Amino acid sequence: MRSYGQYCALAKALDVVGDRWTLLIIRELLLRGPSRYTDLRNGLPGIATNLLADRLRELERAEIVAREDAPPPVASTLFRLTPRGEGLRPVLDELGRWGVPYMTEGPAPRDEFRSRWLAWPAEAFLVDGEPAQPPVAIEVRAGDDEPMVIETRAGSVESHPGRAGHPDAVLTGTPHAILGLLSGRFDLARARALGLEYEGDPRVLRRFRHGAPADTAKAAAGTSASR
Amino acid sequence: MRSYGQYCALAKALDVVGDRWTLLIIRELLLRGPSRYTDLRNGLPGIATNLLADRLRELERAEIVAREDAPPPVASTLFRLTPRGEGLRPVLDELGRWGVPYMTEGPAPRDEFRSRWLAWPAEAFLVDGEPAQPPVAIEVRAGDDEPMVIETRAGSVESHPGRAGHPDAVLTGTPHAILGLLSGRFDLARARALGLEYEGDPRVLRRFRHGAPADTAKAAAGTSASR
DNA sequence: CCGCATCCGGGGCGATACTG
DNA sequence: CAGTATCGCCCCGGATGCGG
Repeated sequence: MRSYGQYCALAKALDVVGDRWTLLIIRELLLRGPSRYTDLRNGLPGIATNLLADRLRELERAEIVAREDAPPPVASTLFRLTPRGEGLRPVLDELGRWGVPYMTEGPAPRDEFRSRWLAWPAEAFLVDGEPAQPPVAIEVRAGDDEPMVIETRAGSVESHPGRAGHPDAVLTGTPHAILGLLSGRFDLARARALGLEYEGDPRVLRRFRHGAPADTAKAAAGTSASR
Repeated sequence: MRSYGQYCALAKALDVVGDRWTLLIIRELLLRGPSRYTDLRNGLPGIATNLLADRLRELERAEIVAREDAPPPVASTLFRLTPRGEGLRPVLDELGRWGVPYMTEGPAPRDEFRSRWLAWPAEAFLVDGEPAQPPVAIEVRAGDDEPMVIETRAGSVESHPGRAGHPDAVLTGTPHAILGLLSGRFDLARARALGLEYEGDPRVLRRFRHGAPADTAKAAAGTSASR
């Protein structure tokens, strides 16, 4: 991207990650860990393939992304974030938090959705409301044939793709209904009215509460400037 | 801007503020408060005037910026941030913090600089290292004829344009030397070797230390999603 | 199939000139 | 002072091709 030509930390940051699609590519790499080109493309509906290749090259030059050749069993190229790239997590957290109000009305007519995107709000915004109780796991099916597991883990909430062995609850429905229910904007009755199917004990939902975001990453991100 | 078409809070946020120059316009409004068009243009060297007008219109539609006609004495149009726009402060804080390493090598050959940009790193990254002592004020002259005052205030650090009545120290030099000295990367000898002139008691510098950023704005920014 | 490269049309952006 | 008008360019989007 063309530089803003301003001696300002914000402008310098935008010189590097201000291009279109760049921060969304970082999002995918944060959500998925080391990823193949094709998987990135799949998690970024709407991106042109040449643009993805261009951005990955630029991010590699900026030492935000590293390319590694996976070991023989897979024998494919993997893209992963460097520590500098991981340092963008607090930026995406804050920007995503600011964008939450734009989600409450539900998706626009042509909006795409990927279940993996649920992992970010779950881990960034939810905490285990009853840490002393045994852990629970819920399975979420949001329509793209890739179920997600959201579970309490030592007081916090974690999420990963896949099926749960013995889920305490299973949620099936639109992203809008699922997000509304988990965020506490909808109660179960309201979510059901929006088409959500809920199997399991409703009390499981009480385990997932809003909490202060995990700020541990923030303190670590400011170290490079202190001598 | 063209929408990413993804039902994801981060993508929705970038739909609104992801355009080129937009976040830098927010920076200026955060630094200056309500501003006239010409002052914004001056704080954004390199922007095309039609782009500034376009962005201000879009930001007004998005209810991030409000336009108000100033009272008779000035009789000019003012642009100011709405609460929604103010909510972007944590985003800029994190992005700027991430961009700090790109500042340590000094400005690029054609980089522009404005003294007001010093206010952000001063207030976001510095704290008063000796809050029990009487307050101090330093005056900084970074070459654009608009001196800044940086002072301790009840344990924290504040900054505003103008001259100090009785400054405890006066710093004159390049932005690179001043930033390096205040951030602790350079000691006074090193900063002087880079051309910085320092008048006053060097011990005043010890009052300005790195500290945890003021996180009060963060807690307030996440309220709209909790019922 | 994976990881791109090439080509092309359209629009966002940059620079300058001009105006109420 | 606060913009609008104009014009060229390059970034972006979409499609297709292609070597490993």
